[in-house]
Amino acid sequence: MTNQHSTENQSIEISEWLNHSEISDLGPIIYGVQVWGTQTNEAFQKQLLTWYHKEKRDLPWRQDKTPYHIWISEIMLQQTQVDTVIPYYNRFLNLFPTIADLADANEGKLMKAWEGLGYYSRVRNMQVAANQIQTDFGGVFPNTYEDILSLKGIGPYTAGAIGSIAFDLPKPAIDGNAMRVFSRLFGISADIAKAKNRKIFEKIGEYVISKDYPGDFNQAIMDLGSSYESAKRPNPEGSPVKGFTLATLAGRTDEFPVKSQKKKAKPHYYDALIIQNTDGKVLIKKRTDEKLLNQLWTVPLIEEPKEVNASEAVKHMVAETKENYAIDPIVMKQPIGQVKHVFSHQIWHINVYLAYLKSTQNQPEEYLKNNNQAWIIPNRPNDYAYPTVQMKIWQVFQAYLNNQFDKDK
DNA sequence: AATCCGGGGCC
DNA sequence: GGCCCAGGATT
Repeated sequence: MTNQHSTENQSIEISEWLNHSEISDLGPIIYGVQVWGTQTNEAFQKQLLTWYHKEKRDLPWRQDKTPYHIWISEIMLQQTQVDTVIPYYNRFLNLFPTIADLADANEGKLMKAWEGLGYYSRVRNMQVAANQIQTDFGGVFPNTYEDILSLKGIGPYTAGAIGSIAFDLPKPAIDGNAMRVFSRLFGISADIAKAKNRKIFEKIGEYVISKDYPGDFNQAIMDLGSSYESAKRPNPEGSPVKGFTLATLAGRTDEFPVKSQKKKAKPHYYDALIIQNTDGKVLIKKRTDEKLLNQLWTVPLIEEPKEVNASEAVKHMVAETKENYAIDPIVMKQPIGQVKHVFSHQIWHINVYLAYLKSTQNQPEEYLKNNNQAWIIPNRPNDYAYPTVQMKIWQVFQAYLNNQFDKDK
């Protein structure tokens, strides 16, 4: 097989190769290395980088190569789309301009900066890592792959991304994007949902990456994966490296990558209780020692083992508020609305109830502080970080208030 | 090796 | 309703 792939003859040969391709654990990486020999490899890099330098996306974290900036962007971009990240990235950098600022940041302020972005352990791990940098690396972001990998919250993908972009280390950055692209480039049929198969793509990445411009190479793969080689609507025929994309040359783009499906989310049932005191303030509580939405604030949420009727729910909520909130509210007999919230592994079905205190029952300041509780003025911005599911509960409450107002007119 | 951890966009 | 997204930590 030659280095050229653009004729129809070759497509047949490539198709044949796809059926017999195998991956070696230790390299030289790909069985069909004669297809992607050194010569072809350099031609591929040149074609990819030329396209990237002409067409690359203009993104805030591409304005400079400050390791701290690259780091923030890479953590935010984990499982999160570019358009979602951009406003968070700019705000975060203004709030915490340096690694030292992040290390010393107040935790509540940190969570507020991440509010709504999801996977909240990311930002807590970043603060741990910021302190690692202060104590273990003299306040300077480490510049070797192993040291970068040693930081909390940084795995093989992120270490490769930061190392290549900020320090020109020739390490691949293998995420779902890169696996899809490499799968199509080489016709790799290994299931990209299986953890063990990631190392196959790391080997390929180490082999094909430009040693002169590793950061640009990795980012070019990312841009390619978000455009011509996207998961949803790829346009492989227009790809700047179509001539190197074996799956496409064989007319089999849609067979790659292979990805097994994940199991579906389980339903959970909750009562949400909006309790107003005589000042019109509402009780919220910080989730502590929780795995899900830890350190975030919500109104009292009471989980039911299964779907229950309103009278059972009210009974349960009254017992709960006595036990864990030291108050005795009057709960309305019917919910004012419903919220459905989907996580990757759980689906929450929530009935939202309203309640009032008979008289001033506000707990002492000392009690509120010790139990991570607070009374807030509803629908007014504050410093408490809410998860999105709480924002949905606030919306139900606001809709109820608007409805009442209309009735009174 | 599988499961847990968020949220939004798209079909 | 399911899939996808610049994944890592935990078990």
